[in-house]
Amino acid sequence: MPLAIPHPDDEPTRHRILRVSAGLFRQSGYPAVSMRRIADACGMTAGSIYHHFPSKDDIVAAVLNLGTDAVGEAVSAAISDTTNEPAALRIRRAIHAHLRALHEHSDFTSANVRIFGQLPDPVRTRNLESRRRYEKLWDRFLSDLKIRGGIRTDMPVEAMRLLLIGALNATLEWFDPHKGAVEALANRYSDLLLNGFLPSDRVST
Amino acid sequence: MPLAIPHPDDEPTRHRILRVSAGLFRQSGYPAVSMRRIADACGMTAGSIYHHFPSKDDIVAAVLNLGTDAVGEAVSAAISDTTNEPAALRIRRAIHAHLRALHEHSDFTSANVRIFGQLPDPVRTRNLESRRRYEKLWDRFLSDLKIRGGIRTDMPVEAMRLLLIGALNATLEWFDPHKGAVEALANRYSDLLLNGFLPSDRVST
Amino acid sequence: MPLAIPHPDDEPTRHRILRVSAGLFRQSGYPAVSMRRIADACGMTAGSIYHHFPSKDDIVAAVLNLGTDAVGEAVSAAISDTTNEPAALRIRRAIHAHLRALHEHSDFTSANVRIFGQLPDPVRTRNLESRRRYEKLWDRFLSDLKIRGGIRTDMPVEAMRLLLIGALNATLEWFDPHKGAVEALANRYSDLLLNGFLPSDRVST
Amino acid sequence: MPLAIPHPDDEPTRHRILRVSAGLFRQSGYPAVSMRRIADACGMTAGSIYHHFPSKDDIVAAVLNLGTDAVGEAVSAAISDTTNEPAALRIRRAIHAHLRALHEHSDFTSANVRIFGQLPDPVRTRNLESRRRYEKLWDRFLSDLKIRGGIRTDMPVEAMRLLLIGALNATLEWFDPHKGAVEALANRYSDLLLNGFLPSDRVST
DNA sequence: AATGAATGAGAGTTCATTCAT
DNA sequence: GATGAATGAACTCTCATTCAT
Repeated sequence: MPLAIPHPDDEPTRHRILRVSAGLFRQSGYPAVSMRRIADACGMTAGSIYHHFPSKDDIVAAVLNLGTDAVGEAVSAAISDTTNEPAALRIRRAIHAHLRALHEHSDFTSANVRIFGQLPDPVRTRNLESRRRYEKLWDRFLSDLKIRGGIRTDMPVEAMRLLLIGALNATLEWFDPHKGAVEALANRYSDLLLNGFLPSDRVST
Repeated sequence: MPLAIPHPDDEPTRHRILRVSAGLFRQSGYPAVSMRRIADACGMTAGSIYHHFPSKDDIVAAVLNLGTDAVGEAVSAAISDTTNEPAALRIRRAIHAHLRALHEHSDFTSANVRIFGQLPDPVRTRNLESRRRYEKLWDRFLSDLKIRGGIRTDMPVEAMRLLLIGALNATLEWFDPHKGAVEALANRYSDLLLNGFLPSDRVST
Repeated sequence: MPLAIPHPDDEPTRHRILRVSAGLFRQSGYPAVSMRRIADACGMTAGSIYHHFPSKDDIVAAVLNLGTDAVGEAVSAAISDTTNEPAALRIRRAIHAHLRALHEHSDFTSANVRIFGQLPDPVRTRNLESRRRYEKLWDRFLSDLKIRGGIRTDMPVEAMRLLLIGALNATLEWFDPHKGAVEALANRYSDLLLNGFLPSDRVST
Repeated sequence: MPLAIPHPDDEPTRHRILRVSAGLFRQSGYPAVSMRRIADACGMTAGSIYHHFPSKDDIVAAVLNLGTDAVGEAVSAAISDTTNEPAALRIRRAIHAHLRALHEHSDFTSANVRIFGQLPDPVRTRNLESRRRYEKLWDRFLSDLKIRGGIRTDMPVEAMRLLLIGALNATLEWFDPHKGAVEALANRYSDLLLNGFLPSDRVST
């Protein structure tokens, strides 16, 4: 179940601030987005925002957590009740879900990836728990596939997870969902990550 | 041949500023590094820097380009005169070179990856040419391998390059060269990228 | 008879605001106490206070006047019906009453002394009448003692009053009623003010 | 020797900022004086001040310490080399020095007394050492007089010092050196403090 | 009576940049 | 080449106050 972001009509101010902030953060990065810019984009004044959030960092923290949780829920939903499917298909489902959440779902997920590296430590810390939760989701998933013989067993799941998520998130820097289709992207990435760069009849030593 | 960074003794001020800036950018990100911080770290005053660079953006641009060029030269050197080696080995060489440049070689490379997403558009633009050059290096390399049958032919080289560089650069967010060895990291990533996540006796449909 | 501050149970909101404000003013000073802090301490919102007072300055003015009047009434009560007592004893009574009002009686008195110097002129002005009244109380008292020969006649009562009240009020900056007894303080100060610093057998020229 | 405050002509900016700030603090109190107000009064912009002082609190702290030290030095100079004089005369000298420093010498001393009660704790703390030094100056002075039999022995010196300094400082709230003469004020206060309020032929019990 | 959202001014502070010396 | 003083705009955040509900 995706995050319940209300309709703009009767959307509470608090949610509007978060939604608008996420968009701005995604577009311009954390330090380039001032409280005034957020306020302007919300149709209010900078001071008014402080009736809804005690500080800019609290806005950022909320955006981050909503983003991480959204991806986590998307991927979790995509692979639940699929235990009988082949490993390759299940991984494809997870990759598709992650990329969809990143590029289609909302600004929250993409803002998360974009600005995390720009944040001061205290704000980062507030997102770590949610991040760890998502990492564990993948680690458990990959471990399960390993046990069933669905993926290679000579590689720690952490390494696979780090490469995979790193590669997927990096698409944010160039992929434009308006021009290309997320599905096509996800198919290609799945294929490359599952089967590797080498031709199918060879195995590298 | 790596970039010729002079020894600190007779190093021209201009180079010192760039070297110090790269280190700071890598560590703290673009907006957190003020001209005064750079000046302090260089043992001079903020005003003096303007005798060497017309603006902060010019420093950033120079750092970016030096970084991109450094990786380019490292990878280029690693795969030149290897045309007779097997494809897998050549890709391994390229991946190792890229990761070494990122984690060991100099602050320029890593600063580049770290801060690129935080920059205002005009500065980004000034690094695009250099980036394109590096991308073309990979695309030519991969195309060559493709023609020789060294890598799969059912995938555009751009997709492979984007996934590969994206995955490699993402290691900057977690990999600590003090604790682990870059070589081990490069070996694992090479193996995973070349052969994929699936067991070696299967091929995903 | 002290000011009739009602019991918290059926205390009108107006009085609660004043009482709470006085406590905060005493503790933190005038500018450090915001309307929101007052409101929080009263269990209401900042906006609600404006149903009882038109502005922050009106609250301050009310607190000031209640404070000045409280000391005035305390001292007045202490010296009424004592016309037959010795001058020294009567002054002691007045000093005791003033110090008690300052340190024990209520926050109004001490808040008054504490914040008066921090206030913008218009607010100060609104307390002047009440201050003048208290000054006249002392001046009449001292004049009366003078006529009766109870205190020295070579000194204007204004000078004596200014020194005395100044010295007493200054105790607010260091005296802690929890650690010492107000009575002991009052005794010492009375003794010093009445007899001076010189040994009792000498008179300074 | 009084504090060396340079002439306005070639006065260093740092000193000008302190002098101007002291005047404003004295007049309006600590919170009512903003950095912009100081800057305006100095003929510069708010940002420029930060080239001379790292924060507003540092300005305040400097003003406070200059003020306390100025009084201390004035009093210290007034009573040095007077050990052979009568106690009453020596106390008169000290009182005169204190009041002169307060009302004539400079804005620093008066600002000190005026704003100390309005300051946040950290700033207060930075002035405590200097204050303690001044208190000890008086305590040693009074103790010495006590030993020589110059002042009464039935009262702790701390009590006498607190009453005395409190009374003297309180004159800042009403005394206007333009209209009255500091000397006359000092004479009256000395007389009252030395001999007390009671007629010279009586001693209160 | 009371609330909660909103405002606009202003707080202290930082920053890239300029320029006379 | 280098400095130190200065600038002006922007930053996050606080505050007294207003007002529809």
